[in-house]
Amino acid sequence: MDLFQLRCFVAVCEELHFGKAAVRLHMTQPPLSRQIQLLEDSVGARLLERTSRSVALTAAGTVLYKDALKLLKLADAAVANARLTASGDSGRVTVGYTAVSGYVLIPQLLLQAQQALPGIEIVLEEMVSSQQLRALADEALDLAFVRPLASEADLLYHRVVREPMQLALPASHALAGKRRITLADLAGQPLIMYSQKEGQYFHDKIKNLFAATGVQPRYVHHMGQTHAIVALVQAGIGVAIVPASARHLYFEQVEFRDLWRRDVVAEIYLAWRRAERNPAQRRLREFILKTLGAGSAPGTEPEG
Amino acid sequence: MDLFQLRCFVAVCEELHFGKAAVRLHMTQPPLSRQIQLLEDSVGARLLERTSRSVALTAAGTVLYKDALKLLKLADAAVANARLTASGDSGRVTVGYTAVSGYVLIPQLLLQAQQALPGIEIVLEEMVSSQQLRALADEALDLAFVRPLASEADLLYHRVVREPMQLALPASHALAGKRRITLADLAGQPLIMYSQKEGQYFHDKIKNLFAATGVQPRYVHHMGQTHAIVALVQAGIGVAIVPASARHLYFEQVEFRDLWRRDVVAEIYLAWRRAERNPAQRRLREFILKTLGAGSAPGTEPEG
DNA sequence: TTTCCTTACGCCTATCGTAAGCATA
DNA sequence: TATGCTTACGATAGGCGTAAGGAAA
Repeated sequence: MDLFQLRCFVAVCEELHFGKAAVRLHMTQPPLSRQIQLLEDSVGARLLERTSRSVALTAAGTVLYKDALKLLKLADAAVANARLTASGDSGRVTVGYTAVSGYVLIPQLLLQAQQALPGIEIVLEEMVSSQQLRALADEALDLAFVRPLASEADLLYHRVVREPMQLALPASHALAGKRRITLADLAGQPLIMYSQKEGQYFHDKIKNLFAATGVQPRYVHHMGQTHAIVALVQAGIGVAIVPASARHLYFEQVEFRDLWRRDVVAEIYLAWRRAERNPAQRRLREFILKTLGAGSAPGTEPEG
Repeated sequence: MDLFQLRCFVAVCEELHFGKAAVRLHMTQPPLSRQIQLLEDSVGARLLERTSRSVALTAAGTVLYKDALKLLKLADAAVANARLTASGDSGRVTVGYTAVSGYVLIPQLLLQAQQALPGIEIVLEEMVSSQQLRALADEALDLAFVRPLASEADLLYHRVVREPMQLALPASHALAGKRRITLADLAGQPLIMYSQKEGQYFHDKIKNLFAATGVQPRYVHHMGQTHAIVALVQAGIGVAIVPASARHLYFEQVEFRDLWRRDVVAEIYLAWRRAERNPAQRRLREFILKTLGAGSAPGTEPEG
């Protein structure tokens, strides 16, 4: 059995006339008759009862006609689906993001993406940067919004966010009344710190910052994620240095203050495998980079 | 696109090796490669990413593979369905029956048929014989259990039931105490009669019976169906002559008595179109005739 | 050097179209 | 006699298999 034979059969079923069906199929009657005979042979049953004056469906023909319609429809849909997938107009992309980028960046961006690329299903997975990079390598993620960290895998990066880091302190804190706060003011202060493992990027950044300036705060906790740290700040446990977007957490009893240092910035990179095969990923990535503007040049390694 | 190309594609998808897939398809690698290329051309997208060391599905290929599986499965099912239908092992048969044959004959028979021919869906339609014959001609019925009546359509018949007709009389009736009742006893008695139109067969039979014997009962009602007539008998309105199977109606206040005449019989015939095209109808008909035994020889016209 | 997918090429099969056959209204 | 499905037949195109090519490990 053959899709062409089914197309022939459907045409004859609908015309109930070999001549007209042949015209519709852009062929002559004799080969059409032959195709029907071949189909009947392969099915092993007569499908059309024909006299020289009339063509009628047998019971088997009626049953096969219904199935043939489904089959041809499915065949067309299969080709269309494959084409859409190849063009990137359809498909699924799994996107990783860190909790803090989920406050503002991800929701706005992906809302726009869903509208612009309606055929693409975007699956979100929240995890810290190091997990994301591993997941990218394992193909568990197709795109990742990560802090710049070294990775074993062969990845490409593009910076999409660059924001200052700010001091988060309890509204009741002594420094809260001070007009301008500098790093030196933090000497001896209880500072809630990112953990080495889960919050590696911020941990290293803050540690280096204090090492460079010689100021020594008092590290009182080590947490992986920004929202947990700001929650401790609100509880009055200490101050913290966090990316400015942490303001979007809306902790009422927390004040955010500038550090007046242009080099203390937090960055988010979009990362993906160099050997990417999913056209939908390319489409979504191109959309994201276009939407976020030419924030910086692409590179194989983050500046980190 | 072609089912053969899809079969080739599925084989390669599952083996991820052109050589092994070719073996599975009983062909050599080069034409298999060519089939895949043809499929890719007709889809307009690369489906398999191949190097000389590995074969991998692209995103479009993954999507098409799933659809191809469905398609091939549906294609096989379509052929199987058509074959089952052609053989009569599958299909739908619409069967007409008269109310009175529904008391005993139809339930037993069709229960057995359902078990013996599980693939055949039997749709029952209750109507009087004349309606059934018209419905047969219009192809609204495939089989009919009818009283023998002339019909315009080109039908075949086979007698399946031959039962005596009996006198139904109220238990309180004067004749109920009589040991042996003859037709002569019915002279002047109120007799509930079948109507000319709906109960034509019994109407004519009973009318002819009294005309031949010269006995003249008093016709007090004309009803189409046996159960309505026996209900009037139970109410004491009169007596009636009905087929013996009317006993199965279980009216408590009605007695059934033999007429002692072997020529007063009611017959039911199985009827079907001579030019029948539905193999399931043939299967069911053959089962019915076999099950009911060689009750009588088949004929084109009822003995009437 | 081996593996294995692709390209090249000749043979053969299969399908098309034209033409003739044949049954029915 | 006309309509319309089927059979017959020759030309052609497409697909198979064999053999050679080429890229990667």
